[in-house]
Amino acid sequence: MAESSASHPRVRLSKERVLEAAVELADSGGLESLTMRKLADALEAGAMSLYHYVPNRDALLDAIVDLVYDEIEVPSPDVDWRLALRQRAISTRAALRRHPWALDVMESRTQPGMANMRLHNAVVACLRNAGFSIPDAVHAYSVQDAYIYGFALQEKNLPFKTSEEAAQIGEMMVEQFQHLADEIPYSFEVVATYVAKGGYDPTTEFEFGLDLILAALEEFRKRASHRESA
Amino acid sequence: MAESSASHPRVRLSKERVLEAAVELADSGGLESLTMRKLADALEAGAMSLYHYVPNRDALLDAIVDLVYDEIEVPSPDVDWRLALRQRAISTRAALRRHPWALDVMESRTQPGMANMRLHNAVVACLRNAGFSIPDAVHAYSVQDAYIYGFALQEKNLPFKTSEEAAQIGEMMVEQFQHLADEIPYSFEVVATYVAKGGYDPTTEFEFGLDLILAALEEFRKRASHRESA
DNA sequence: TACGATACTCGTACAGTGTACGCTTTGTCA
DNA sequence: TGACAAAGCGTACACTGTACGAGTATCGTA
Repeated sequence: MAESSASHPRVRLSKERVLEAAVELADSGGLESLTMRKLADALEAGAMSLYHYVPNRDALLDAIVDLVYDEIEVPSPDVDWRLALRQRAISTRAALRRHPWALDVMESRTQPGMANMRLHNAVVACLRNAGFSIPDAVHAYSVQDAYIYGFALQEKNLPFKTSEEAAQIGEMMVEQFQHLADEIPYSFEVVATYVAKGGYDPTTEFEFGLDLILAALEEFRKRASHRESA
Repeated sequence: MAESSASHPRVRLSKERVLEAAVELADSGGLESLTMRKLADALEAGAMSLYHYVPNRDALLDAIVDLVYDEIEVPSPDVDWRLALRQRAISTRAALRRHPWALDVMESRTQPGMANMRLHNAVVACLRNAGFSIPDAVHAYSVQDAYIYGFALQEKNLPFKTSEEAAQIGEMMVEQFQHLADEIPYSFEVVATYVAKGGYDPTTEFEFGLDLILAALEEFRKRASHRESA
């Protein structure tokens, strides 16, 4: 009975446990709820104990961001490059939906982690093996990443996660912004006749853009290899 | 003589002055250097005086983000939609390069400002007038914005701004990551043979992806209008 | 000119943050 | 058992946003 009280930490601390708890805390309450003291509380430890496993808060953030990168499926070199990269894009979006705070941290990161670098390497490998030249591989990589992270950024700020929720919020927005219907008629029309009717689905939206870009890159690749063989 | 001392604020405070100073502070030192006390110091005022012009720090951030939106060229309805939207994309990137902190704030914003909404409206107008249906206009809008903001996000984190700086940093990275050459050969190759040689230019990169997407959207639009007339 | 109201300015205080410093406890091996 | 390192953490400090309320300047009206 008294044994089960929290007078002493039941389990030894460890870097893994610290990072894991940090991710959980950030997942549930956002980045601003991930303070050293709250993290220590969650681990039933003193705040300063954390500094035996992590040099400072910034390094902690870098570390948990790399854990998120580690959740992303590395593209397989054995299938068509479009399929492989489509899958890693979807996997990236999924990871960022699970851990929306990760995007904020990426902006202020200092050193890329190992999982991050491994993923980057695998994507470039995929493109190079598909026949992209080095400059073209960089171009192709850049468009895709910009799109994926940009979409995640927008999605993170949406007040809804599904098309049903979107419809609900859309209806509320129509009422709230009624007085602006004349000033921003096109935006208003989109919300009133499309979003509020359940037309907006984040996943559909994401895959539309993704497939548009992948198809355009495939066209580009074909043209480039023709030029080369001429 | 004594008149010119700072014992009293020389100019009255005003919302405009507060916001302007806030933008300057964030531009020069990043978001974390934009504290209420430092902002007040810059204005030679007491910290609490600011709260007569802005309800709290969050609202201040919302307000200066809308100032950034206001710097973005609204797409002209009088030219080809691709040209108009290309220009607004370039203008958006330029604004975000001038004010890199704006991206961070957009993530935590609460209410969209007027400049933001006007821009949104103008872009949708552009697409609708070019013949995009409402769902297609939303798709087209979504891809472009995701790309633009995603690119800006990546660019903000790069430790360089031009291809010359990129080459310098690239050389340093080659040395620093020599020990990883076997583990991430493809990434390493890109840095060693491309970035370090001055091949990477952010503007070229941005416009490659932008034009790829705009061309793909134009193809999409054509196909959609064919289907419609059939 | 005088008065009352209103707008503006800000000093103080408080709760919360990251973390430097140094002490105490625990674990390990000779 | 003694010695030493690793792990844990209490206290303190500088810095944050901002609530509260007291001051001052300005202005409209009588």
